[in-house]
Amino acid sequence: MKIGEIAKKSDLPIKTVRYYADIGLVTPSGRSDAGYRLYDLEALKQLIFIRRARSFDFSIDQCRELLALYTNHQRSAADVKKLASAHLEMIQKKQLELQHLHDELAHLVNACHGDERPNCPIIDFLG
Amino acid sequence: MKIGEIAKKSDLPIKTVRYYADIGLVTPSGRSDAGYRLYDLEALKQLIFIRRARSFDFSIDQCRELLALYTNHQRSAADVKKLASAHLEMIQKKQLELQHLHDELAHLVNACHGDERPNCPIIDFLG
DNA sequence: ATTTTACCCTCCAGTTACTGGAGAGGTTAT
DNA sequence: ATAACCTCTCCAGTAACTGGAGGGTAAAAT
Repeated sequence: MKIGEIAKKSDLPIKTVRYYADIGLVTPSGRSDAGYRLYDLEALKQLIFIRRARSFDFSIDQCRELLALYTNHQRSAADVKKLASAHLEMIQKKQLELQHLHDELAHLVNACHGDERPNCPIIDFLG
Repeated sequence: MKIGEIAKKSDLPIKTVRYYADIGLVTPSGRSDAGYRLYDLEALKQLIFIRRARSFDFSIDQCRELLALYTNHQRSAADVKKLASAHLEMIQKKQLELQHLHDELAHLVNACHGDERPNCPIIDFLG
């Protein structure tokens, strides 16, 4: 499989697949005579795995760890759960921050009359 | 005021103040004989304003706009409210995405027994 | 007066995870 | 043969800083 085909099948941009090869995340199994990257089905599985993990906001480094657990059949569910739980905590923390931010800003926006007068509680609060 | 003093007073790292000067966000009023950046009280107000706006997740470009509205006494509350509302919408959108992410991941983490067996629903789902 | 300490400068590189483009070469179809 | 399409490498840019090297300046302590 050349890069265009695996990109389509994994639903990732070609540039991204090339990038993953560059950083050693998913390495092509070889090169053609012309120097084209060649991929096998294992690589395809890994790329799809990574796309899914990324869609869960796992960082590339976390994906690397997850991928190692994914391909290592000796890994225990505990290892995976630990990684995912830590990630979940980070997401929850972000959620709280965002909630706080939202409430404060919503309060200010509500307080602003929003007409042509220059007087504005949002600016007043920030300044 | 030299950069160290205004950094302390605005509660921003020196590096950041220098960076804001570089990108023309808050320019020093002048330079000393030795080439030190010199700031006045107006700059201090602006830096504090920006720090607060940044803490609300406004981007640097949005800060630039807000700052223009802040220093322009002709601006109307409508202009400010418009900017803040758009930002609020983005925050809400992010919140929804994060909520979705959280729910899915939490579901997976709950489903994972997390013991020494290699069988793991998280990996199963991703792979 | 000198030394130490603290401060300031510029420039370069790195962070995250790609993305866009230039310029060149390979492959396929008509 | 030529056009259309694919692939390659390398460079630069994104956002908003942060860290460090190497070197000059100012203020305080001795």
